[in-house]
Amino acid sequence: MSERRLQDAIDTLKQSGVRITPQRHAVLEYLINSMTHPTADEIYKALEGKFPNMSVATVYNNLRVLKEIGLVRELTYGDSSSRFDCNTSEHYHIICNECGKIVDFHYPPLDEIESLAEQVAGFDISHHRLELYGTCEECKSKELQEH
Amino acid sequence: MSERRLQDAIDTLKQSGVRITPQRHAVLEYLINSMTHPTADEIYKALEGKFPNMSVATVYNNLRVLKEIGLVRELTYGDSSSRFDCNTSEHYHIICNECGKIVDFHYPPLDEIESLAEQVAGFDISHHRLELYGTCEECKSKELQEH
DNA sequence: TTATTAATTAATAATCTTTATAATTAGTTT
DNA sequence: AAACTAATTATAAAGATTATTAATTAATAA
Repeated sequence: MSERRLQDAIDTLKQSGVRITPQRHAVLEYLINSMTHPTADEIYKALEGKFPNMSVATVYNNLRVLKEIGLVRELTYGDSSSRFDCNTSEHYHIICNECGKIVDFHYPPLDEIESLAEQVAGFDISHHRLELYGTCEECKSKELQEH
Repeated sequence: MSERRLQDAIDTLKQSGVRITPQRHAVLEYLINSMTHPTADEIYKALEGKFPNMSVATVYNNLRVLKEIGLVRELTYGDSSSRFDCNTSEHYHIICNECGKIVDFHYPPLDEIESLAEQVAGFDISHHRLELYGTCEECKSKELQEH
């Protein structure tokens, strides 16, 4: 099934006139198969085996290109480095305050809020982001054990 | 009116047993009077006149302390540096894609989403963040002029 | 298939934000 | 006033990201 998604993404790349290099293909493939919203460095480390002399800059370059086309989203939280997410279907994120885990959360898009904001602030709203923060089940039980 | 808010914030500091140093006072005052959600560097530059030998680290230190007490919130977007916001009343933000301007947006908190997320993902949700992105009125008219 | 061209890569340096460290200073308590 | 604690300063260090440049490569046309 992620085969299908990968193929679709590659078609989008072709349509946008972006070259499909082995490195770019690998970054995209890794992102599609990954459920963990990895950082640039995690992607780099994961692909080191296949591409021993790939540069970190290449990972950043490709993430930027993929972002520009709209295939990838960048997520920034309080911590130092950005995380990247394949932009397949609209969804939100729940993030654990303790361990940093990110879980996808599907919920109907908040269209009414967008249109209200347009009226109130005079903006043309293009999109929004929503994240929920809390403690995941694992971390909750860990805390229980400690006390 | 921001006099009142400043006084309240200082009372909170006192209750938390945190020293009110001139630098800390200045950072807090600047944040309360500022409507622009400044970066650490902007705060630093703004206070350079009053405190010619204040260190950037002091600004970061104080922002961290104020955050820990809950007086200040840190906002991270795609761009390089964090922005800081006085945590007075619950509100959301609308951000201009073109010029980066941040506007406060008041809307009833999304409590139902939080409780759904708790059920679905098994998290204890502590809070959430929501931001809307778009083009502000000024940037819209600028674009019109250019075409 | 070869040639062409523009995009991409690798390697490295540079930049920028943030954090850590150590010495000094200021404030508070005894 | 002396002792103690916390805060500040200055600086170094870390870490993430961007910029630069020369060499390479993918896509396209001849």
